[in-house]
Amino acid sequence: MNFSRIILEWYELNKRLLPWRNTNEPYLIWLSEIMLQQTRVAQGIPYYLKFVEAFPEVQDLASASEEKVLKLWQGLGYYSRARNLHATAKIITEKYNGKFPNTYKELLELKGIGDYTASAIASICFNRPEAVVDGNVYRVLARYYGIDLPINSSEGILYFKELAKEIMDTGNIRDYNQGIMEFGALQCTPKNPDCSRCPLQPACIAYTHNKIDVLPVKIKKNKVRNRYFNYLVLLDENNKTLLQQRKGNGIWQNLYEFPLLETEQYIDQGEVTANLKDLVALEEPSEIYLYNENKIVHKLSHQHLHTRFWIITFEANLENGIQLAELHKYPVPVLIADFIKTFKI
DNA sequence: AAGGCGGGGGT
DNA sequence: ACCCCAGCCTT
Repeated sequence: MNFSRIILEWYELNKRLLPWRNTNEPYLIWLSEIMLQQTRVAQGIPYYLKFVEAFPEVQDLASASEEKVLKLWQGLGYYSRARNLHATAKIITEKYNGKFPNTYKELLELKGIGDYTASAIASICFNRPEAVVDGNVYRVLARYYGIDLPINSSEGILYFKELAKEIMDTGNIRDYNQGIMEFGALQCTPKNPDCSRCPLQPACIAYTHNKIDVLPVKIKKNKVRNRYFNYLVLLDENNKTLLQQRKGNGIWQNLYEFPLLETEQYIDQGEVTANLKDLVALEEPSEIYLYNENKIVHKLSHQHLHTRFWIITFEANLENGIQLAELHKYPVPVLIADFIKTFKI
């Protein structure tokens, strides 16, 4: 039996029932695909359900505020996905009359849709013969065919895409594409795959050559940057505080946070006080203290954020201040959300 | 071609 | 700690 036939049979027996598995509607498939980029299915599901409820159709998403979209996305990470999602919803609504284009090429033009997502939507929704190559597919193909070309090199990306095209089953592209990904997620797992009960085992090069644990090959370049964040949690006489929206490049674009003093190392209370005037145009707090006695190190893929929250009270009234009870309405990074959850005056 | 971009879960 | 996750965009 050939590769694609085995995948299809395995998929029929082992596929999970997922919220987007009972539809081919482009809006719903698109939404799920964007959410699942670099994200585990289990993490994405609750977000998918929230979005479908809040925005049943693409027009609902298009007419929402970016702030509302980001708020619903809060905690899922890679927030450019949410911003691009919103922008593309507007394009679909206004330029495409609410209907997604049905070719790989046109889909690829949309913001946040790259090679993988364009192929996924074109095949799943429109039965187009396009090959999907995600992290699962790289792993399955690298092992089954014994390919040690780095999956994240330019050469590797082209090679695996071509290979995927050659072996795909165009007769049932919908199930085949979802099947090979599901196979990678559940059977051909990154660590400790159970090869003893794998239907591809007899012809798997990695298995027969004992190279399961070295394939796929990936060039790694994980350098962690240490940053030191001092968040100024201002409190005025009416228990109002200040939030700012992050702008420009970098992490958490368009999300909110407390006024931030970033430094090269940990700093003490005196240094925080000295910077108050420049940062928030305020001086002489009536009280200032470090909120978190224990170290907070918020870890992103490439950054460790050594964070201190300073509580700073004033006998004054903050213009543009926000009541503490209103903080939960703003889209914030998990680091800030965790603080708000535990913060008691 | 390389780097940046989150957060969570598994080992 | 390190790796990976239904990747994409910018430089």
